[in-house]
Formats: sequence, C-alpha cells, structure tokens
Amino acid sequence: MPELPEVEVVRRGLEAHILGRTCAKVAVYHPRAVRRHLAGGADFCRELTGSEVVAAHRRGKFLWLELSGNRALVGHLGMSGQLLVQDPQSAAQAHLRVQLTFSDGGSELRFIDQRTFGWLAVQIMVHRNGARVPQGVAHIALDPLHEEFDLARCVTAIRGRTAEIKRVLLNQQVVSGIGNIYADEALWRAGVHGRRVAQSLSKSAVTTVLRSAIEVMTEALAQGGTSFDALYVNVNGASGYFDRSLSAYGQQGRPCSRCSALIVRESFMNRSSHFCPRCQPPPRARAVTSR
DNA sequence: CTTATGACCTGCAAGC
DNA sequence: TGCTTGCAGGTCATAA
Repeated sequence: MPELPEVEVVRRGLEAHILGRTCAKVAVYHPRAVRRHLAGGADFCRELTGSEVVAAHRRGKFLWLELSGNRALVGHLGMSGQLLVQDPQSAAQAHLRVQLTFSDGGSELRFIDQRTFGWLAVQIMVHRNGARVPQGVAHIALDPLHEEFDLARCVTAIRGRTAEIKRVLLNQQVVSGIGNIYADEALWRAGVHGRRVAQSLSKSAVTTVLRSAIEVMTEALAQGGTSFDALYVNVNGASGYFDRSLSAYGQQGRPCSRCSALIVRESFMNRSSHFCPRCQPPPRARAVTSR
C-alpha cells in the first residue's frame, strides 16, 4: 500500500493490534523480503524472537515497530506489500514472505508481497536532526503530516531545486510520503504542471502545491486510503475508497471536474503523469530541449 | 553536489 | 487459444 495515507492506515492497524505483544516465532519464506537485514535471515529471526513491540511509528512511506534494546522492526511496502493481522488458523495466502507469531497465541502478523519490492529488517535506532529513527530511515525527510513538518522550510528546499516540480515532490529526501498518485492530485489541485522547474515557481505556488498535498492526503486517510484492487488493504484486508475521489490520477480521457477539458496522461520518469491541460498549463519549452 | 536512467519483481490486461 | 507487449501505488545504485 504505497503512499503516505495507505501506510498510515497500516500503522494504525499495527498500533491497535500488535502493541505490547512479544514475538514468539518468526518464519521467513523468501530471502528477498529481508534483504535489507544485512546480517541475514537467521539473524533477523533471532533479533525478533523474544522482543516486545513498544510503539508503532511512520515517516513518509517507511514504518517501524519499536522494540526493546534500541531497535526497531522496520518495513517498507514497496509497490505491493501488505502487513496483515490474521488468525493463526487461517490458510497462508500466495506471496506470504514473512510470518510473526506472538507469545500470547493470538493473531499473527503476515507480510505478503507479490512483487517483492517491499522488505522488513531489524535496525538500530539513531539520532538525526533531533529525531530518533531507525538507521535505514535516517536519510528520509519529514512528511507533510508530521507534527514537526515545517512548511516554509520545505518550500525553500523545493525552490532550491533545478529539477521539475513533480520529480522533486517524489524525492523522499526533500519531502516524504508523496508518491505518483498524490503528486498528480496535489499538482492538479494547485493548478501547477508537473514539468515546471521547481526553481522557477513562486513561493506561493510551491506553498499551494504543498498545502494541496497535505489536504489530499488528509482526505484520503479519512477514507482509508486509495486502492484500485485487492493489492492495497489495511491490516484486516479491507480496501480504502479514496479512488472515487481522484481528480487527475487515472482519469485520462475524462473531463476535468473544474474546467471539463480532457485529462491527459503522459509518460514521465518511466511511469505516468496525469494532468489537466487547461488548469495546469505546461511550461514553455526550454531552448535546449529537443522535444 | 545534482540529475537521469535502469534494475529489481510478479501478474494482469490488451492487442495480435 | 496462446504469445508479446506494456503497465502498476517504490527505492536505490550507478553513471554523467
């Protein structure tokens, strides 16, 4: 469940179901799922077994369960990862990669991931810019829904970039949590074309883009996130329904809800961008660009 | 330092 | 009915 709202839905589910429980047994069914645990799968299991989960945190699209001993079970869902809280009796599903059972004999935690871009790892906690985060999350910027997120500062960081605004929004080291869906939605709301160079945008335009990102991700979170199919679900396996509220992403060929020009889809960074050609005027072609 | 590109995977839908 | 191609919510290493 990729972007910030979907990951936050999962974090809340973990907080509700896993907090205070002690891991009794771990099974790794696919080594790629723990490739970021550098000491290997056996060590991963050893680190977790007997550990108590004391908190559930998230930054951007990374989430972690804090453990005793200054460590955390860190996870990233990649493109297709799921963390499900399930009855131990229920049958294993396809693409089950990692399974955690708990000492109370209650529900277990399953990591399911079709494409294996996601991963789990036990990492030590480090200090970075006044925050305490797992080592593998230290390079990730604060996300716009974090209570310490500084909007003005982020606007300045974005405006210091020479790359196109959409590329900057997707750069998790500048601002985290925004992916392809919410980048397109935020740019549409702000009336800014994703190909415009970040540096060339006014302070107020960038501020509007970020406020739009905050707004659209907050609304999506309230609806349980966005999902188009069974791949993106909460810890109970249920889908969110923000897909009904999308204005740009996946809306190519349909009228813009603001001006009724047809939404366009085009290739961008080996993926897709969706925008309204009227509400989001494209930048003037640059001299060197050959089209 | 920054930016651009491709690699890493599986499965589905569309076109032939 | 196959087969091929393109596409999908992400991040990271590498090259320039």
